[in-house]
Amino acid sequence: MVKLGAVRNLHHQVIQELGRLIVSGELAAGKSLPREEILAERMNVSRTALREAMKVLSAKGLIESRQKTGTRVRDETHWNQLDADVLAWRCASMPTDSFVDKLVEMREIIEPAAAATAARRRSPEQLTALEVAYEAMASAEDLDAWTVADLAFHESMLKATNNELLTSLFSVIETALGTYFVLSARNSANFKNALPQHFKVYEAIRRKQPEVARQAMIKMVADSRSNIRRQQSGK
Amino acid sequence: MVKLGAVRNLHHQVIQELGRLIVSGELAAGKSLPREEILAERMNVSRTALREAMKVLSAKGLIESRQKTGTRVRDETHWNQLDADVLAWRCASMPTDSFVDKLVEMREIIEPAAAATAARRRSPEQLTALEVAYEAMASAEDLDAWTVADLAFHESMLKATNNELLTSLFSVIETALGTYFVLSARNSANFKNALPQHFKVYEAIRRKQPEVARQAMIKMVADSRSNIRRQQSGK
DNA sequence: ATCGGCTATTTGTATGACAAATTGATGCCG
DNA sequence: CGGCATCAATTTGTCATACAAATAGCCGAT
Repeated sequence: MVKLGAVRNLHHQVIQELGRLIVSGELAAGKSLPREEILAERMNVSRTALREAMKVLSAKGLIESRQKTGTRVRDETHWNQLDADVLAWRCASMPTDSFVDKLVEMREIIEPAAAATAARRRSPEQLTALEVAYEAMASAEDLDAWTVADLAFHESMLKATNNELLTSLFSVIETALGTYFVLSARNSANFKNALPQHFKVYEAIRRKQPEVARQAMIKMVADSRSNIRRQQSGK
Repeated sequence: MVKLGAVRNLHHQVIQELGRLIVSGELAAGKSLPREEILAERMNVSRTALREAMKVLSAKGLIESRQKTGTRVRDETHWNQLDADVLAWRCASMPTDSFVDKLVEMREIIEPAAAATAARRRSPEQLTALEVAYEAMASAEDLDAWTVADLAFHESMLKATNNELLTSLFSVIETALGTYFVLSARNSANFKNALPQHFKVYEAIRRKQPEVARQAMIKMVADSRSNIRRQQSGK
């Protein structure tokens, strides 16, 4: 089966394929994988390429290899849940409601705090980046352009905190927004509904008003949560 | 925590060695690594083992390989800053004050929210785990025992949120506490100073009082921040 | 029944060969 | 002289094979 988008190289393909299988639960936790020679043959790659992929999956906490025993799928508690790939794999199949809730919960914790911190510490350049993203949202003419600009806005905000640990959480925010774009009922008429809220956040960060920024962001996430809820119950 | 000194296997060693070199800055960003054949020889491993290690470092965002061009160290903004290994490597050399500040900032954002969420959603079993950890802290007779129990307390709290994304942030909390243990001036007389604060958090989670738990945790982290500050300025 | 060593199995490592990509040079042509 | 296509050299990507190291489980001795 050919993946969408460019196929970088073989071991990357293997990573994606095995990763998806494991995270989706098709390869249950605790279960042993076939031994490398067999698995390699079954996937039509050399043992070398397979192993390079397995080392990466191992680093993500998905599997565990030991001599003589073989390779087993590890329990979910050991997965690097914040890894961008793992998040993507969890969303590959239609994400469960409970996972969406957890993503929103992460936004509720991270983004208001990030907005406040950004308001305190943003540099002029970082403010400009935020402004550019906002303008792109304002002038977006279709849903795709909006989506790209929206992601850029939230990433710029995280970067403006000047805390790279916080910035690395963008993978979570990105995934959360991604599922939101899929789930929320939006069309050409209303996809810009959230624009005023973004302006308030931007404005508070511009004026260096941490608490205003926090409150504005709390409201933005709360609204997006209620939108999702409406969608979930209606489904 | 990874066994200190224990050599699991070759590629693991290579991962650690190269990872440390890159994160510490000894291998500057943008710089090209020697080509695989040379680098493998220089590290006394086969190209196979080296490549398995490089795939992992690549997955952590530290390096990037392309045919003909070779392998280059990526910019810090691309690193998986939340990866346990990357965090450990950043602390391997004496962590800078600014990094310690960022770690504390992460605690300030994550832990109060986690305490509140845990108070809302903890199961009886999760509460028991928290209680066990607290009792271990209370009965700790030396600094080592306290350290282990303290980590267990914070991990149990994160698990009690029933949000695995939040739980995965334990790698950050663990690193933050680790640097705190190193930095703060504690000895056999005062290492239990924080016990009452932990009790308040535990008690609030037991009674399912989210806001009380949040406030207690805010205070705990604030105190630990001021302890660190005192240490930093005195140094 | 317990202990200790043996063996079979599986991952770990090494080596050598070739494929694929792509940069930079080379040389042709306008 | 400049622009373009072509080609060669270099580096990572992939494959195949062989052997080393670890160890779970068996087997035999006590």
